[in-house]
Amino acid sequence: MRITKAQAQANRAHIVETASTLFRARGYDGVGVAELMSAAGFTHGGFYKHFDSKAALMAEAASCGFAHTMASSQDVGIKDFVEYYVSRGHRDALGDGCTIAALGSDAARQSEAVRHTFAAGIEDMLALLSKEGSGRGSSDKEELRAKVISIVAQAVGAVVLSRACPDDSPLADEILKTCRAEILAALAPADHAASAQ
Amino acid sequence: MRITKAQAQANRAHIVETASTLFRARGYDGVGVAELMSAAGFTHGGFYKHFDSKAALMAEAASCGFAHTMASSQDVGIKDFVEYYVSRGHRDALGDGCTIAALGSDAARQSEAVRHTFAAGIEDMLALLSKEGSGRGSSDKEELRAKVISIVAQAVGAVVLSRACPDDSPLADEILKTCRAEILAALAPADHAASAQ
DNA sequence: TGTACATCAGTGAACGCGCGTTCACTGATGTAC
DNA sequence: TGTACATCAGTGAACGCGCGTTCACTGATGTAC
Repeated sequence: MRITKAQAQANRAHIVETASTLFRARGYDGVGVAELMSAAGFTHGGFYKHFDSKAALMAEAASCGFAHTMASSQDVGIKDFVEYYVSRGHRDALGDGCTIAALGSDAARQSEAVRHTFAAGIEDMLALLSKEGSGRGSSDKEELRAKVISIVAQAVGAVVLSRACPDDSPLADEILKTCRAEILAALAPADHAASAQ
Repeated sequence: MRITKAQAQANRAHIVETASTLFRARGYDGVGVAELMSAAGFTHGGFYKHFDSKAALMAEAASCGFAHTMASSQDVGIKDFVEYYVSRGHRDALGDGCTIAALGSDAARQSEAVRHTFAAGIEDMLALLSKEGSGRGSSDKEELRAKVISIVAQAVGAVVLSRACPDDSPLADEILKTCRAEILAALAPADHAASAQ
């Protein structure tokens, strides 16, 4: 039954990706090792040939989730990012959406290893969204970072709040619509300031 | 073994309160019925004399959690609320803190009943924080509601993000400090406008 | 290049354990007379 | 007010089940000669 080294590595990556999606959709406790391996196309026994424990996979899956978000947002401006992030489409795409919004409150109860991965993912996200404002003075950079942190917090909060409401609740849509508008409005003058300098 | 009707009712309420705290601290899947009843001072067998299922208790516990937050914030201004909510103290007090911040992403995977309770809790929170701006015109009221939604989203997002980081991570504190300052700064002009009219 | 053997990714049965839930039982409370 | 009985909150053993993890086994790959 032994397969190529390269195949084994690919299989491992596939398991991590499957886990990343399933964890986001159903939570860390909502997906068992057996179901997860089955979804990836394997039997559960081989799991421990790749990972020390389910907890170890959690950290890797989070890392994978962040990498995906980063990769697909690489050449997207902060305005486009907000318009996608704070939208009904993202709200409804639990398994394919942002890891922080999907597993944020769960992460708070996980090991330091998992939370370290989350902190790194948040930092990456802040760096990505700060790219547009690069080449400023040092005090401007502080201001920019503060603005970006504030925007990310509101965006994450909006999606978490909206998802906590029933799917057909008017409040679910109102929260998204309102926060999207508020963030974009706060962004507009910053844009002008950036292009004016 | 039968006890007074009043005692039974008090016991039931005590179970719900215990559940509310434990669920916030460790998540819905992180607390079993047996452990929960034991923490409340009973054996697990009696659970189903009070509740149809664990899922039914989740909704009641959420409702209880929101009621607590409402009660303790009844006569607090929005500024004081933000200063408490977006603070290290609240971040570290998982079991005693806000239900939305502690169980927001979990709620997204729960039944419509639980999410309905969350939506009602969010509406109550918005109403409470809008009290200061009452007695305005209808267009002002819409603006106020938008502002309050935006603030709540950012406050919830800040606590969720901060808790997802390791306890000793600098980012955990930076997020709280930055968002608290941003919200309070955005609040200041609104206060002036309110007192000017 | 060909042969012999060690490696190890993947299989599937089995482990102990805790889960949510059910049930026969207890005995003080609540009720009917 | 006193007696007889029904009620039912709480007990603790038991249920089937799925969990995370372990293990002996398979057989193609990787390696040494």
